Amino acid sequence: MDLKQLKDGNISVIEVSGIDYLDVSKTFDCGQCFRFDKVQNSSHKVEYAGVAHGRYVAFASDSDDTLYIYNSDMRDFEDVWLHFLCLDLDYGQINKDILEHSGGSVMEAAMEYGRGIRILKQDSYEAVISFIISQNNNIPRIKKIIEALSERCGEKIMLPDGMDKHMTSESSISAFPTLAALDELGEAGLFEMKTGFRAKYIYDAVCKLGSGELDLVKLQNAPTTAECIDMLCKVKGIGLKVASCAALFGMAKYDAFPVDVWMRRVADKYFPEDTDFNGSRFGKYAGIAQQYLFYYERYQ
DNA sequence: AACCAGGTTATAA
DNA sequence: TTATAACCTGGT
Repeated sequence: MDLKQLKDGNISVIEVSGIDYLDVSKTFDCGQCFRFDKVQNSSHKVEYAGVAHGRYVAFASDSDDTLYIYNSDMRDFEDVWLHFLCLDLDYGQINKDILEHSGGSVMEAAMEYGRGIRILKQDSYEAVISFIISQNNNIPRIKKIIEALSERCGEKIMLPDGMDKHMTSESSISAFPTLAALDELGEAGLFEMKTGFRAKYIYDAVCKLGSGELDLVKLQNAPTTAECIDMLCKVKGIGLKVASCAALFGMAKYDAFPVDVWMRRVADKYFPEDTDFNGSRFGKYAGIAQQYLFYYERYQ
């Protein structure tokens, strides 16, 4: 991995070369995150822009193994984006491990099709709230709700001059609301934001996080993913699927194995004999395996 | 006009 | 213990 700091007009850009297994389009379009949109860039690069960890950022990749991070300096890269994209993870090794557990199955084709997908490490708190919102809902509406919530009570993010060309249609950019902000908004306020029957679920999560009954540090440090998921399921409105998503996408629990309607179809189609289908057959990176299968079934 | 969307809960058998 | 309806909302 080789780093360079560049300038694009007034915008600071980090160029990362020598990364294997990173496809920005697949990574940001595979449904794991809700605050990034495809942006029309003046150059030929495909670019995804959005907010994560309180920062507005845009990612682009060439057809080769080079990644561009707009509105980032070296320090931001080391502190945030390196970990967000999990660039310190060896996906070659991970893929090998997955194949060893599932060679000869549909996994081989799914891995080839989804090559370059990376599981992001999103903010754990944001992931908990976001995946509660995701239940029995579709992606455009999930994004809309989270966007509206952020507009309503998230902290405004200042953009450097010239960053507007990396923006989507939104006129202003806000961070995901803090726990205090959602607490203040309350269940009624959450309902006003079109969260529907999920309002009371979100508010229960907010209360339990505020009281310490649900503890993000404990979740992150749980000895096993099963224990992490059990703790998450104490919240009303968090079941196995939502808990697994929060664990996988927000806490780097790579053996968490969310089974939604699409994965249910994968199970019925390719693994009908596996009545549990809890991911154990795919090894310690079952969550990443899940994302390959999901992407293969959903977006092929 | 029903039905569905990256589920979960409450209620009933 | 396992099955089925109801749930907010917005789009087809």
